[in-house]
Amino acid sequence: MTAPERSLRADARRNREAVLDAAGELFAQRGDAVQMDEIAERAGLGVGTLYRHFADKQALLAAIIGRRFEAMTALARTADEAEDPWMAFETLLYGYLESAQADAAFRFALLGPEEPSWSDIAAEKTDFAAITERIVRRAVDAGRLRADFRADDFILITRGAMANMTGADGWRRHVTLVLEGIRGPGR
Amino acid sequence: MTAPERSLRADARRNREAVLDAAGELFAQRGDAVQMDEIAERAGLGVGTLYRHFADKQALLAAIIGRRFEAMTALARTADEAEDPWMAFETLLYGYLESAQADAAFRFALLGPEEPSWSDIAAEKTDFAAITERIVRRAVDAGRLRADFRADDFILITRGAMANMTGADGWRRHVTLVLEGIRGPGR
DNA sequence: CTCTAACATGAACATGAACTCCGGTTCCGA
DNA sequence: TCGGAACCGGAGTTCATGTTCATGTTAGAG
Repeated sequence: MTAPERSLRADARRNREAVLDAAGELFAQRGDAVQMDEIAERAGLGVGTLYRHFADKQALLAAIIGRRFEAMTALARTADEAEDPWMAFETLLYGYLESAQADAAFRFALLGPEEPSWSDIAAEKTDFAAITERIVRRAVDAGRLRADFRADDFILITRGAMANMTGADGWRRHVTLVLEGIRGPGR
Repeated sequence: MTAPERSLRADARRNREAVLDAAGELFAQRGDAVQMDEIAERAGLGVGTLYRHFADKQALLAAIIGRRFEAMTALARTADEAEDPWMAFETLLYGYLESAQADAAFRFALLGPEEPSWSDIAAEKTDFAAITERIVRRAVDAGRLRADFRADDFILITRGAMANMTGADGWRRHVTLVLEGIRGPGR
């Protein structure tokens, strides 16, 4: 996220917003496969203007992803307000995954092997990791999650579900299997 | 896989093999991020030679992936020979995933949203899908897998595990969670 | 209203990677 | 041994996409 310096000229601020909106929609649809020219056109601006506001494509992407992480933090906070620990966990899990489904850029950011990983950055700039940890702990303490379940496992199952987000909603089935386990009653 | 026409000149056959070996190793390490020039150098050949044997990068990749799918089919066949249905299932599952771990190109091919998907192609050209289906059915019939478990679910959990193959072996933990379920004993 | 610093524009440029092309080389049947 | 068809090499072409910059435009303070 590039610094939101104070006192931007009115038209500049308006354009910055337009870039963010256009990039947000396009990145959400097609991940970072979108081209800068496309974003500029969608925003009704020239490419040069994108570069006035963001150093490069990566910086623009970072701004978008950062936004999503803030929304995720808000979601986690809301989920944590539920009295029932399991309800809190489920709200977080499905809310997180539905956001990922709606935003390809967010999904790729989380699935990719970048270094350092986006989730690390998120941990530093937001409270997402901390809140998730609390929600997990609550569910474990209530006996609703296996005793050795950790916040890292949340990342694991979450990545697993996101990997099944091509077409349809196979990811819901995946989550079901993970929640209930795939074993049968056999001896 | 480009046709393995009969009676290739001796040097041509040798070079074709060298290309396949070099590409196999490099693709396995870094997925399709490797460049044609790199493969050529590793094989000790000029790029032109790669293009004599394979129409384009995609075709070369396809040849490599095809090889892996044949190996997977052999693995499935072996697994299916186990008398114990659960043993057969586990052998297939872990064998498949360990191969995926060792080969980035294979992994990306399976995780990517290509159209048609590689698994569809595999189903047409090999017996992998059919054998997997039989193994799954055996485990279900024996009550070792939940009654509604389908071959599609194998793909699901398999993709989920592969998404956790960046660094370390988080994927093993993921598989453990899926096999055992993440729920606790709480009411 | 005026003036200028801030801003916008988009054609031109830089980069990188897939792929082509043809002069030179090698295999192999006769 | 020899002819020529098959094959090889790798510099150069092409194409796609991110990024720059010289020129023109405007907001907004004075």
